[in-house]
Amino acid sequence: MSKNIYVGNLPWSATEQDVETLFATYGQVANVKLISDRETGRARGFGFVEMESGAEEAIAALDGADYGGRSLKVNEARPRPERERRPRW
DNA sequence: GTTGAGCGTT
Repeated sequence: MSKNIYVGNLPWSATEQDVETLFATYGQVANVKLISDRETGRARGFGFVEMESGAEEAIAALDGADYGGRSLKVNEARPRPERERRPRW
C-alpha cells in the first residue's frame, strides 16, 4: 500500500523527477504529482508524492528541509473529497 | 520573462 504526501513551498522550476529523486532517498516512490495551474499552465509550486514505503521518514526528513534555497513543506496529504461526480439518477 | 499560501485534473 502507498501513502499520499503533500509537498509545498517548491521552487517553480522544480520538476516531478526532482521531487521523485529527493523522496527516493528515504523510500520507494510510487508516483509524483506536481500541481500546475490548469488554466495558465504555470507551476503552482506544490504537489503530491505517493510512496510505497519510507513515507514517514521522508516527511520527517524533508519537512522543513532546505531545497532550492527554500524551506520545504512536507506533510501527509488530505483525503480528496471526491474523485468523480455521479449524477443521482 | 511576473507570483509564494496552500492540498491535486484523472
